[in-house]
Amino acid sequence: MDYNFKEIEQRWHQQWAEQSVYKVSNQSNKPKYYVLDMFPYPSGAGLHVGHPLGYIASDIYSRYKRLQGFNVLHPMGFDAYGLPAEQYAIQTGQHPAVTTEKNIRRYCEQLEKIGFCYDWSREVRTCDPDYYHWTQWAFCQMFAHYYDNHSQSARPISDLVAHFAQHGSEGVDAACTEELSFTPEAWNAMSNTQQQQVLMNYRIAYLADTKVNWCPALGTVLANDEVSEGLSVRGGHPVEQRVMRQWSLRVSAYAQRLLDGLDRIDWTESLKETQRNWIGRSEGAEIEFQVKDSDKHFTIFTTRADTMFGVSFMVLAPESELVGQLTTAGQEADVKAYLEQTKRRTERERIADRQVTGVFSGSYAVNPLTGQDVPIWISDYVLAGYGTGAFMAVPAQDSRDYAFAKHFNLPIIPLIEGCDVSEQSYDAKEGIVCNSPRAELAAQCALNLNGLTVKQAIQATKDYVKANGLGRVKVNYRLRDAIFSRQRYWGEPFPVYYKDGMPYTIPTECLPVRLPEVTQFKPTESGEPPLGNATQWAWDEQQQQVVDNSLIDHQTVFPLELCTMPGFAGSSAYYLRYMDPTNRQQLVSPEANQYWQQVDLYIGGTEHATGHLIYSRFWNKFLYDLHLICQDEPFRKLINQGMIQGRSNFVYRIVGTNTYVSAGLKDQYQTQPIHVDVNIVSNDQLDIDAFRRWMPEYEHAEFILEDGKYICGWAVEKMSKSMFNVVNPDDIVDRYGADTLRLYEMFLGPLEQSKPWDTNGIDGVHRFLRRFWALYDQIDEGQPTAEELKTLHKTLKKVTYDIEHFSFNTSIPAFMICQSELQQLKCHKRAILEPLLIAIAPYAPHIAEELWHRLGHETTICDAQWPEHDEKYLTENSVKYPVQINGKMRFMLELPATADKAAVEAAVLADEQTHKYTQGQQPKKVIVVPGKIVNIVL
RNA sequence: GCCCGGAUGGUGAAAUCGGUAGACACGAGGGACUUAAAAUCCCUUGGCCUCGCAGCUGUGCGGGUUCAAGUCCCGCUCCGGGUACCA
Repeated sequence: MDYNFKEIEQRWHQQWAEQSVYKVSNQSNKPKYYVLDMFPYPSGAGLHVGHPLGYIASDIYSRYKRLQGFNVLHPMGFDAYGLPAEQYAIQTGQHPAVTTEKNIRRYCEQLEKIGFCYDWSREVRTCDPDYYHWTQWAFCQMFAHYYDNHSQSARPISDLVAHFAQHGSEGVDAACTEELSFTPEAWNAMSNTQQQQVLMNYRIAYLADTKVNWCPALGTVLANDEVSEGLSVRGGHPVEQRVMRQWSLRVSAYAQRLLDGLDRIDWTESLKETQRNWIGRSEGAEIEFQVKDSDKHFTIFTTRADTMFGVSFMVLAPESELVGQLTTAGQEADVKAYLEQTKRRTERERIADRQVTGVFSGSYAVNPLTGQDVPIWISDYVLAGYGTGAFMAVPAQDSRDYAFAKHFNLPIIPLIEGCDVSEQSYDAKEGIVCNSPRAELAAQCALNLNGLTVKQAIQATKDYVKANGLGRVKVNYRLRDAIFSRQRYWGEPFPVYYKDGMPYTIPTECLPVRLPEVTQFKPTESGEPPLGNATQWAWDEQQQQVVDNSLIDHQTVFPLELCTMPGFAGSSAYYLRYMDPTNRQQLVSPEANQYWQQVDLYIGGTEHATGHLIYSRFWNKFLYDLHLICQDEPFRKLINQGMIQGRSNFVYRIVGTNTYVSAGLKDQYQTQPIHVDVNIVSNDQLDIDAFRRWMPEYEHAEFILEDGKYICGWAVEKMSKSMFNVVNPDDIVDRYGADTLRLYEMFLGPLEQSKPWDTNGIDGVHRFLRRFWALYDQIDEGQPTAEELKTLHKTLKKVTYDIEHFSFNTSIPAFMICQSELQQLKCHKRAILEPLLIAIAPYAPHIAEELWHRLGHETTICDAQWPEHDEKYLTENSVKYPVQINGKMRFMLELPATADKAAVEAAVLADEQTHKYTQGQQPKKVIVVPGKIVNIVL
């Protein structure tokens, strides 16, 4: 019987669908398990062979868990909003919804072919109004809540309103944009609009003037994680800094909880580390500096409070409000010129050339510890957005301050015993403190740090500063609030309208606010976002519905927000929606959430480490604060699959000719490598006829062969169309079948490792499946022998271990060895082959299902029971002794575990290998460590 | 610069607790079957030396611990990823 994979796979896809084999219920007395893939953005290029890597891994795990008796939720959906569809729309006029729908259908077809066990009845799409209903709803909740630092939780903004009315700002400890101070009388005297302005300072979703990454080419703002080295991640366009009024999410309020939560989840250490760095907690002190001959003062943040005695200048960010206040008349012209100059330099230029630039403000600060004057400078190496936008510079102990001091010839005072600062600063936070204060100042300083370690000195200074009212201990985070507005069409519309210049959210019972139709997808002529082109985009407050723009009167009908939400909005809570995808009343019902709890296993790429995986955790914690969900972390365990890189092939054209020379001979000629489509190359051998047909220019190509073959060169590059190295999984499925593709992708190497796609080994995997198939040709009902049982249970043990540890790559050799051993034993026994079939089912579900039915089963193999291995077939009752002659390790000898010292010694001396090595010499001594080693001394 | 990974044959890799390194697969070479090819099956395949047996050597480099190190410790080199004027 031939292994006709095409027929088998087609038949089972159909059967599985007809019988809803993969449909999952929220009611079950089985324990639950939730396996999730990062849902894809459906791009026009379709899936390439790299996409399914993680999907196959999660599919294997899902099927395994189901066989183990779990009720497994394994859904799939689409992150359907995004830039490419919109840009395509601008170019062609094709509505992004149409393009997206088409791409999704293509993705589904491709996924279907690979045989995943997704419950498609739970599919979500972020662009579906029934889905973004809940994205908008969550936004409304964020608008209606603030973050209370004291209780470390989100609370209704109405609580804050009540507090203001009674106590003013006194006693409020809330995450905010700026610290406000007012009395209850002042609050009560404010107009509604004024009060709204105050509340905006506290809302978790808030509107504020923010310095944003503006990308002129894309016509939109981008989040920090969407920008890399001054260029947009999508498209690589330059990005500049601009101040704009934007929606933001107060992610920074959750910084500490996002950090603490990492200790309670099972993620890789490197991914947690990436998030820790991104959150960037730093403990330090805020210290007040008085401005000399003035009543002005300002605050700086430092992690090196111990270096107060080495401060030789202060630096302000050019954007700081203090610049205007502290610039003296004499320096005004210079400062103005400098500000102009820095404004012109883009972030990219600042990073690229990293020149030392700055200007003196004319003012001096007074060092609170020494009373000495310290000049105040302005420089763009200070970040306005971090700390207070001002700091004290200690050139001896900080390399950036050092470079600045050298450039402007400012004093450098070494503060660590024995450090040499003649060439460079000493940045390490270790050593014994000196010059703190210097001997000549010691009399007038109340604090003396000399002789302390850096750690002790930091603590001593903090204590002193606190006790004397000079400052406070402070923790700063690098994590910024997420900018949430995008000047795009193809995204979730905000459920927001504007009244007296202030935003109000649309009542949640009126959601979703549907994305309006527009005549064109570009920004308007006046530069408004694309939604400015919509004619039906106004809110009637009384009728509670979207109406025509012409009705806007600012009395009862108001304009709606023109921005849309960013890509991460829809992907931040999708895992919750899968639990209860058709619920129209709630994001997720408490019952469904109570049952599924959280994602048990999440598989996806590392590229989301500082984007989606931060936003999702934030979003989840917010919903948790509102008691809407029962887990405060969304993803219990996370595995990062590696990237599949392309393996490009080259032909070598002899320069100036149409002749191509095989890779082994190319050094004899002057050649030029040319990318060739990897799909016409097999095992690095070029299909010459296909090459001639590939492009007209190669029709008359000539070849210089080696051994009658044309061998191509190769290189590992990114998988992309332009390198002609994209491999489509459909082609692999057509040629070898889905089971081969699944097995081969796992066999390629460890899941978490990046590796090039290389079809060179795929035949071996396919051959294995054919031999495996042949095992089931005749079924023998006889009793298995001990040897056969050992082969089976050894394999079951290995495979179970591998799946639990996500080393799917090493399971496949285990199956291969098992198959080969059974073949040698000529074993076709049902008692062996049936459990083996269940064990391979997660990997190769089609072939397993087919053979399962041929074995006479009526129900799907998915509902079989995972065959646990039984140690009793494996127990060796023996111990392996390393045998050494004169201390040199020679061989391993297997002996009964029960053998005592004398028995071991006798057995070793009787062994023929021992004779080989001792060559008949009588041992002087035999040392036996029971259960460990044997050493024969001659 | 800082943080995190990694380095094993011609190739992808395995070695789960420190115990015969290179499982398994690809590729290569040889053979069987065949008019021939494909398919299938069998043998060889880290290096050196050797007719062979055997021996020596070998997991990026240099040291160390141990009866025993790919695995543990110290010091480097190179490669990959993340991040960066974060005070």
